[in-house]
Amino acid sequence: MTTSEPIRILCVEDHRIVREGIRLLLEREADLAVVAVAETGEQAVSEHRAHRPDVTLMDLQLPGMSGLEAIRAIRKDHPDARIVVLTMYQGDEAIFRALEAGAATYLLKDSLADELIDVVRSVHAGERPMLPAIEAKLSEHSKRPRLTPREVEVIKLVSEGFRNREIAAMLGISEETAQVHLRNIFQKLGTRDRTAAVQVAFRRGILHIR
Amino acid sequence: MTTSEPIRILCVEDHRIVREGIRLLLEREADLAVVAVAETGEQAVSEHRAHRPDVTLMDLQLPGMSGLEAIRAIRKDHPDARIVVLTMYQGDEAIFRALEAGAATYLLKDSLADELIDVVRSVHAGERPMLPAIEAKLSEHSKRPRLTPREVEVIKLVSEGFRNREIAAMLGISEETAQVHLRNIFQKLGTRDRTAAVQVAFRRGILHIR
DNA sequence: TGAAACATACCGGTTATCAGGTAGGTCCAT
DNA sequence: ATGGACCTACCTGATAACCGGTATGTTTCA
Repeated sequence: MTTSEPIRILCVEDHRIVREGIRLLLEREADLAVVAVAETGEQAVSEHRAHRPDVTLMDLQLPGMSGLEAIRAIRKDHPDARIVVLTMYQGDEAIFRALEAGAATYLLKDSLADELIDVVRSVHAGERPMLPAIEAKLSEHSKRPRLTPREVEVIKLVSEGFRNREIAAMLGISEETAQVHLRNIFQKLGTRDRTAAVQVAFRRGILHIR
Repeated sequence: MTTSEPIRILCVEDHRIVREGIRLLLEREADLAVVAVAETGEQAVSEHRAHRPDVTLMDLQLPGMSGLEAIRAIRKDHPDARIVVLTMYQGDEAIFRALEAGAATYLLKDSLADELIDVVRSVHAGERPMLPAIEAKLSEHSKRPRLTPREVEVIKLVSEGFRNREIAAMLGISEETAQVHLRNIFQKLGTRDRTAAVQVAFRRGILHIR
């Protein structure tokens, strides 16, 4: 490794201890430099604009604007932005959506530090390296029926404890239509009732905590 | 700080990147040394037995045996073990249970690195430092009605999508009794139905993900 | 331009859930 | 030993949820 310019990294992560730790991990490497950090989606977008990092490390679970939305916003500004998702979420839908939004690859926080470092370098080099575990979840995902946008809205409201009648009113549709959506959701998620459906939706990354 | 023996730390955290980062954070301090790590509750107990660390940093969300159970097991072996919980969970019930189980204090992962370091030092010195945010959640907790052990069992099964009849069969009680428990749960959690109750239970740390 | 996916709506029938009440037994601690 | 908590059980009635089916309009895309 010659002493050319280091890879400039933006680290987006809301938990300060974790963020500081990741920064230390990366900066042990001579060719990596964390040039900016952000702890919300909004900050991520503005820091990206301000610093134009070579690689962005992005957590998905952020207060306010989510990591997913931040990815979309950044890629809209800079379609060639190289973003690595680094998160705990292992749901197949979360992975799919992140990649669909333009992330170069997806890493779980229980990866090895060396895997993270390798991935940052190869994403910087223009590759889209995919760990086998993630690849497996993606192929799982492609075999499953996806919820439609409307169905996602419905299951979200269900997860907040609203009744069918209330959901219908909020979406401006009839109660029976809300029921139809819910029935289709059950069928797709393989559950018999709303409570189980909500749990599956969280596990698969269709819904997100908080 | 004289160059006496450093504070010996056991770091329990299942996400390897986070664990490695925390280790680097701590080891920047001359008086702190991570002498062992663990990524499951079982490992935590055996590493604690093997190394007898001065301070244990414990995540709550672990595969297999939970951090909470690990705290209990460790404190049973070594009633004077000094354990600092370091987690994302901010639910009042999670905090209460951890302290009840014998944790010296409770830290969120979005604390400052310096806060973590200070806390480790003062816990090692025998103190039980409590951050204001945690204190506040605890006083909130004391004002709320707690679920009984049986009610926790019931809401757990509800969260897994079981019907009242199934829950009753699993617990060896009548369906009507299961309904009574559920009614009391609704009342205590301030909800009208099971789906909302499950969400509140997760948010408050009465139930845990997965 | 025709199929497919999506969102909408209604119906009839069954089952589950929720609400309110009463009450007996155990165990623990004041 | 008496009150309190907890767990248990049953009853009635009202409401919400679930199941299966049919059907229409729109959009999208091959």
